[in-house]
Amino acid sequence: MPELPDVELFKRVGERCRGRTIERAVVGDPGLLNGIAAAALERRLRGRRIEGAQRHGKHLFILLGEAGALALHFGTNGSLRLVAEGEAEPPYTRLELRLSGGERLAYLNPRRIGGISLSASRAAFVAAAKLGPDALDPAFDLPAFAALLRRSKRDVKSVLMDQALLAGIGNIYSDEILFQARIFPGTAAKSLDDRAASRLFGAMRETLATAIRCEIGSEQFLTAVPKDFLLSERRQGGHCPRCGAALATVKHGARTGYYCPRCQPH
DNA sequence: TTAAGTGTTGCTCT
DNA sequence: AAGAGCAACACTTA
Repeated sequence: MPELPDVELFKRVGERCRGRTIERAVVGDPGLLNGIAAAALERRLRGRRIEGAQRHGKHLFILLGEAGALALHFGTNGSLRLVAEGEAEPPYTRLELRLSGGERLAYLNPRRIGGISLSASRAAFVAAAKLGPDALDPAFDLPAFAALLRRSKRDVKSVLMDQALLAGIGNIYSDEILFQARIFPGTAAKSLDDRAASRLFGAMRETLATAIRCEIGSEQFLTAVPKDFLLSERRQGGHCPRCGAALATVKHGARTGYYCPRCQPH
């Protein structure tokens, strides 16, 4: 579930910690650490001042000055929470940063898919992980997007979800973007003409920005989902919010994509 | 009660 | 080499 808009909200949580010092770091699950041992990470984090937060695709970076950047990935259902002094530790806390002032920054990850690492910088991490440009990067423009589509032999949904081509979009938002652009998910990417590519690019930008603006990111706030979004109907038995037709599904390996067979024809 | 579904990355297989 | 498919995980729903 944490795709670009969700991680953008986690970034704001991280930003609220700007200026705070990590008095102590506690690794709750060493199995989520990549390339560093628990004791070493705790030692490297301790005493550091949080200087801000950055995002690239689905990855979040907590900036720690000379210590580099703490890189967090949320897998399928991870999250980041600021926990008040005296409040109980949330379930599934896998890393906890105890901050000056008494609050704690808690990285939660029930399913333990995702990871924690320490990198020199966001740029260094992005290069090492071979991530494509962030889907909302202003420098990633329509010509660059259209070139990706033309180059690919795959279907358009796979292209949208490929983090090496563009970073930030997963199963849920690829469905949403294709629905908004009225494009069938199984369409060959290279078969989209300039008009369709432009429509898709606009829908991508618009959908992600709207999701961030509405603070979609938790089921608790589903009321905030715009009425024309596929999201709240995105389930077995769901109906198109635009025309009322029964939604259809398309299998992508083990994952299910939803689309409206009437609004998104082959 | 058991089995399938959920979503992401990284691995294997072709 | 590019692309497809599955394992890993914990929990919910059929």
